[in-house]
Amino acid sequence: MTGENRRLQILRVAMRLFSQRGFRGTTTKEIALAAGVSEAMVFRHFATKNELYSAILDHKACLHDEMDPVTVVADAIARKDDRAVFEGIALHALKQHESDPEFQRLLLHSALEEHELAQMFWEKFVKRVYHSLGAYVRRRQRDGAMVDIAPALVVRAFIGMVVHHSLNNNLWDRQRKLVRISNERAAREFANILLRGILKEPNHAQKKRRNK
Amino acid sequence: MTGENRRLQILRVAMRLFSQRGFRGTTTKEIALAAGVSEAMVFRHFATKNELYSAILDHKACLHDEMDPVTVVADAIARKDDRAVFEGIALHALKQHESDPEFQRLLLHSALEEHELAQMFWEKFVKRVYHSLGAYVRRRQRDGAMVDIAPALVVRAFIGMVVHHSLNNNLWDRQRKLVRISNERAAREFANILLRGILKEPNHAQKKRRNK
DNA sequence: CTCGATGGTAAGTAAGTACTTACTTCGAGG
DNA sequence: CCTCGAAGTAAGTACTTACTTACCATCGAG
Repeated sequence: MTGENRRLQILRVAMRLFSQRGFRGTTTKEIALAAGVSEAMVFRHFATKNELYSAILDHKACLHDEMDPVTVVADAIARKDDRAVFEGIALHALKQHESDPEFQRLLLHSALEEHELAQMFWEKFVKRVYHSLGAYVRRRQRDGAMVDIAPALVVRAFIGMVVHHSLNNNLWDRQRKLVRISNERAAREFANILLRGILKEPNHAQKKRRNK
Repeated sequence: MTGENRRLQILRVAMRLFSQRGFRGTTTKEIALAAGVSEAMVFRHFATKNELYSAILDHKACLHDEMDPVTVVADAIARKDDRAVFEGIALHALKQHESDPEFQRLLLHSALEEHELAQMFWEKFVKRVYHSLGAYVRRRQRDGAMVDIAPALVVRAFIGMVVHHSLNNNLWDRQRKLVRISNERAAREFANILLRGILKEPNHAQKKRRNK
């Protein structure tokens, strides 16, 4: 097998193991075994275990780098279609988390270990989302379309619903015993809750935004 | 120092270290050093490192055991005071998380390591909350006071806001760079968002529930 | 046919790591 | 004053872990 391929293979194997058992909980021997090579090969491609970890994080990070989820709904933002904005962001995030649960686990591990990835992710991703989505909320508040709540809190509440749902699906309730629902419906319902609240008010124009 | 006291001291020290660095990331030597005793003393009180971990989890678990947060707002539930119910639960949880951030970290560690605590917590605590709070939502829906959304989803959305907020405060944004807000206000705003949504509707009876 | 680059390994080593053993110190009760 | 048990320790042991060294094999270019 060619060097570059072997390198990638080791990387993928290590990724899986690290996300399952954490950095400290995974030995280089296990990685080598799972990759079907000797331990020395691991160290030929990655000088230290730390470097291997960094390479993984770089690899993951660059995948998740360019995606500001807010750009995904750029047109909805331009149209000021609140429902499409929030539903779009939620669906995008839920799909992301579902297709790559390893990333969430790696992120949690690194946050708990206070590894630099956690801070990097925070700086490059979370901050950006709060900033751009918060700005949108502020704009809609100035339009008089949204009530006057600190925009960052709105973002936190919404991201909270979505991320917590994914966290439950990936970490605690993988069999979906408590909540079993498609990503599409979850995104729609979360957006519903955020945008309308759950109290049924008699004069509440329930479907107003939908026919825009 | 008496045996029982030393035992508790070692337990507390280990608790702190485990929550900071995880189970695997903490050595028995470090625990002994931090407790100011020799390693052998640790093993006199706890036969194995695993037993020490279990003892901690038991200790934590029994603290968090009796508290069904729904009982905290039992009177509000009886009065059908939705705002008091959700705000009370949120405030209770936020305070809990703030006063004992170690527990959240331990829980996350054990969830990632798929330790039994995670499942125990799930069974004894999370399930109960979903069950009793979900039942309340269902009752209010039958009263015609809440729109028809799967109650479990409502619970997940709300718990999501609260837990995610605490997770941010304890794990990612300890300096509160993104959202700096008192527990009281956070609880109120989250309850607001859940109960009313953020879209300002002209005929929306904004303060209806408050003057009950 | 050779030779060096490339992909690979077996067998280390030094520093941990959980856990043990054999010993000391000390204060209360007979 | 002596004894005995509980609190405490220094110095291990057996094993694991990250990382190294010295070596093998194959294959395509000259």
